Amino acid sequence: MNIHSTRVSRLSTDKPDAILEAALELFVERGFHGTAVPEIAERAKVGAGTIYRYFESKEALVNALYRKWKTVIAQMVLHEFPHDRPPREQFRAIFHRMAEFALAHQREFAFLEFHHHSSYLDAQSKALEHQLLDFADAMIRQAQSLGVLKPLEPSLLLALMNGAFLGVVRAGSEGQLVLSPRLFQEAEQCCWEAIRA
Amino acid sequence: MNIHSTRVSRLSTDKPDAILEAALELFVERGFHGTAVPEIAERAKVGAGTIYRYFESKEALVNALYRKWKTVIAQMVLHEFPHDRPPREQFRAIFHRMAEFALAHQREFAFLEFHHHSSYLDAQSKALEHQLLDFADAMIRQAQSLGVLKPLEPSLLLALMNGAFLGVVRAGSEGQLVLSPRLFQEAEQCCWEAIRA
Amino acid sequence: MNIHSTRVSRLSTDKPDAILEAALELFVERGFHGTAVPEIAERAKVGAGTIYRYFESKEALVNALYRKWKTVIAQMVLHEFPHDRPPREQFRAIFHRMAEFALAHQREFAFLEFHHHSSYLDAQSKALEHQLLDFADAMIRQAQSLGVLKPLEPSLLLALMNGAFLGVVRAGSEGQLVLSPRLFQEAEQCCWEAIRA
Amino acid sequence: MNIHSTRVSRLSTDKPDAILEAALELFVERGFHGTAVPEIAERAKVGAGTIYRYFESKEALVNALYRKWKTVIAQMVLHEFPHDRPPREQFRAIFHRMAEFALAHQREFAFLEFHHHSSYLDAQSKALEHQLLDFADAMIRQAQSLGVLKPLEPSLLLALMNGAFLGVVRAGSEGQLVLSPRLFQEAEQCCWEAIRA
DNA sequence: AATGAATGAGGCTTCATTCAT
DNA sequence: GATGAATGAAGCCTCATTCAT
Repeated sequence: MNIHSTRVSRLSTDKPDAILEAALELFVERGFHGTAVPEIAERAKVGAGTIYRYFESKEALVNALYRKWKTVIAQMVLHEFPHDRPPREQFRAIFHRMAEFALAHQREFAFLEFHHHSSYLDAQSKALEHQLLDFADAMIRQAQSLGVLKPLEPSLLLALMNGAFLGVVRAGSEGQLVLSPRLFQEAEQCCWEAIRA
Repeated sequence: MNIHSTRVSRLSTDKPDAILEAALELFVERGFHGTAVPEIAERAKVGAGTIYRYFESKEALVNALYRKWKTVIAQMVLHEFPHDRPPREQFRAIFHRMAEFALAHQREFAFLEFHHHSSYLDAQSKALEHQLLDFADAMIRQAQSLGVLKPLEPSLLLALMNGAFLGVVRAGSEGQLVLSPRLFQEAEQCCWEAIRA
Repeated sequence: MNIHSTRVSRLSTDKPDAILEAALELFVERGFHGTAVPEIAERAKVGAGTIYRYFESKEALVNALYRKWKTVIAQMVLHEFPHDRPPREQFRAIFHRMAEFALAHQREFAFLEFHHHSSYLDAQSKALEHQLLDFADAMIRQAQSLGVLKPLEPSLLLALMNGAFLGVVRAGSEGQLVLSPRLFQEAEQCCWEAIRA
Repeated sequence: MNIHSTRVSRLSTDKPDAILEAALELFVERGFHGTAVPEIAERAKVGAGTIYRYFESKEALVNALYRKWKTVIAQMVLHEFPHDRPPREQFRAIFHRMAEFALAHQREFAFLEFHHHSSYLDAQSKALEHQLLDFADAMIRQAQSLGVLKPLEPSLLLALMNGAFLGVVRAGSEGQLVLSPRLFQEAEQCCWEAIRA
C-alpha cells in the first residue's frame, strides 16, 4: 500500500469526521434548527444521503457531536488529575486545562455550551454533562471543608466560576477579547479571589 | 370614549402584548427556529394571521421582543444611576438592579441572553446590546484609573462579571440554584473580590 | 346567503372530499406506494400542504378512504336485509346489492379489493373487513343446515362466490366485459348453481 | 470442468436466481414500490450493485420475474393438453394443473395475480398474460358450440372461473382455507356446475 | 465479476405567510 | 380589525442507481 492509496483510504475514513466538522461549524453559526441537513452535506463535501449512512438522523448527529467533544473535554480535565495537591493548585489545574481546550477548540467549546439543555439531546448526552459538574462540586465541597473557600452554597460558587470562564471564552469568540494563555492566567487569579475564603 | 370602546380598545391593545408574551415563552423553550408561528398564535389565543398585522415577519417579531426587553433592562440599570458615588457602591448598584430584573423576569433575561448574537437579530437590535456594555466598560475604566480595580484589560473584567452573573441566573433557571436577593448579594461580594485591586 | 356564496361554501367543504376522490383514483391506478402525495394534491386541485389539514399522513388518508367506502358497501348490503326470506332469495339480494355498488362505484370497488391486506391499513380498517365476511359466512351455514347448499366448507363456498364476483368486476374494469345489471343477473345464476346442493 | 470450477460456476449461476427469489418474496410481501432494491440484495445475499449486473433496472427485474413464472404456469397448463377429450375432462385438466401450480408455488401465483396490470409491466409481459386467457376463451367457445356450456358471453364464464379459482387461492394464502388437492377437486366441481349448460 | 459506499433526485411533511371571509 | 384555511417552498430523509475498488 503506497502513499497514494493510504491517502485515498484516509479520505474515505474521514467522511464521518468531515460531516461532524461541518455540522459543528454550522450548529455554532446558526443553531440546530437553523441548520439544514443539505447545508451540512455541502460544507462537508458529501452527498446529502451520505450523512444518513453514518448518522441515523439529524438528531443523532448532534448527539454524536455533543458526546464526542464532551468526552474529550472531560478527559482533558480529569486525566491524571492532581488529587493530592492543595485546592489552590487543583483549581489552577482545572482552569488551565479547560483554558487549553477552549483555546485549541473554540468552536467546539461554544458548541458544547450553546447546546447544553436542548430538547434534542438525549438522556445519554445529558448524563455526560454531569460528569464534570459533579467532579467540580466535589472539589468545592472538599476545599470548603478545609476552610479554603467561602462557606457559600457550592452550587453558587460553581455557577460563578463556570459562568466567568464561559464569559471569557464568549468574549473571545465575539472578538471583544483576544484569548491567550496569559489572559486565562489572569482570569484564573480573579476567579480564585472570587471564591477563596 | 364609552365603556364598550374602552374594552375594545383594551383588547386590541393587548393583542400585540399577548403575542410578544407567547413568543417569548416559546422562543425560550424551543428557540427561534424551533418555534412555529402558528404555535405562537395559539398560545397567544389569536389567529395566525393576526400576528402579521402587528409584526411584519417572524424575524421582525423576535427583534421587537429583543428590543423591548433590552430597553427595559437598560433603563432599569441606568435610570438615576448614582454617578457620584464610589465605584464599590456603583458596582453594587448595577449588580443589584440586574438581579432585580433577573428575579422578576427570568424568562425575559434568558431570552435576551440566548439570542445575543443570532443571525436573525438586525443591526438595530445588536446596537442596543452595546448600550449597557459600553456603560459598564466606562465604569471599569474609571474605577481602574482610581486604582480600585485590578489593572487588567477592561474587557476581561467585564467578561468575567457578565459571565459570572449570567452563570448564576442560568443555574437558577436550570434548577441547580434557588435564586433570591440574598443569593445575589453573596454573588455580588464574590464578584467584587474577583476584580478589586 | 345566495346561490353564489352557497357554491363557494360547498367548494370549501368539498376539499377533503376532493382529496379523497383524487387519492382513490391514483391509488387504483398506481397503488399506494406508487402514488406521490403531491400528485394527489395536484389532481385534487389543492396545495400539497392542504392534505395535511385533513389527514394526518398519507397512511391516515388511505385508511380514511378505505373505511369510508367499506362502510358504504356494508350498509348497502346489510340495510333492511330480508332475513326472513328463503336462501335463494337472500343470495340474490346480496349479489344484486353488491352488483349495484360495483356498477355505481367501479373504482371504489377496485380500491377496496386491491388494498385488502395491505400493511398500511390499521387494525380498525381491517376490522371493518370482517363485517361482511362474517355475515356471509353465517348465511352460508344457515343455508347448509337447511340442506339448500352443498355440504362443503363454508369458507370454500364463500371464497368461490367472492372470487367469482370479483372476477366479473375485474373483467369489467379491464375492458374484457361490459358490466350491466343483466350481466350480473346471469353471473348470479351461475354462482348459485355452483354452490346449491 | 473440475469440482472447484463447478462450484464457482454454480454459485455464479445461482446469483440471478437468488435475486429473483428474493425479489419475489419481497414483492409479494410489500409490493413493488414498497420494496427497496438494497433490501432485495440483502435477502439475496448479494451486493446491491450485483443486481444491476443481471437486471437493467428494478423494473426490468419485475418484468423478468413476471415472465419467468407466467411462462412456467402457461407451460404447465398447456403441455400435452388433451385436445381430443371431451370438455368436461379438459376443464378438469386445466383446473387440476393450475391447482397443482398454485399448491406448489403459492407465492409465485400470488405474485402473478397481484401484478397483473401494473404500470411497471412492459408490453411483452402483458402479452404473455393473454396466452392462457386466449386458450381458455377458445375452449369455452368450442364447448359452447357443443352445447355443453351455458350460452352466455365467453368472457363472463371465463371471468367467473378465473375469479373463483383465484378466490380459493387467496383464501388459502390469507389463512381462511387450507389448500389441498381435495379442496381443489371440490372447487372444480362447483365451478363446473356454475357454467355447464 | 462483485461489492457496497456514495450520490442526488424525489418523497413525505412542516410551516411562514397570504387572503378571502 | 381578526381569522384560520390554504398555499408552496423548503426541510428531513429514502432509495434506485453508479462507480471506484
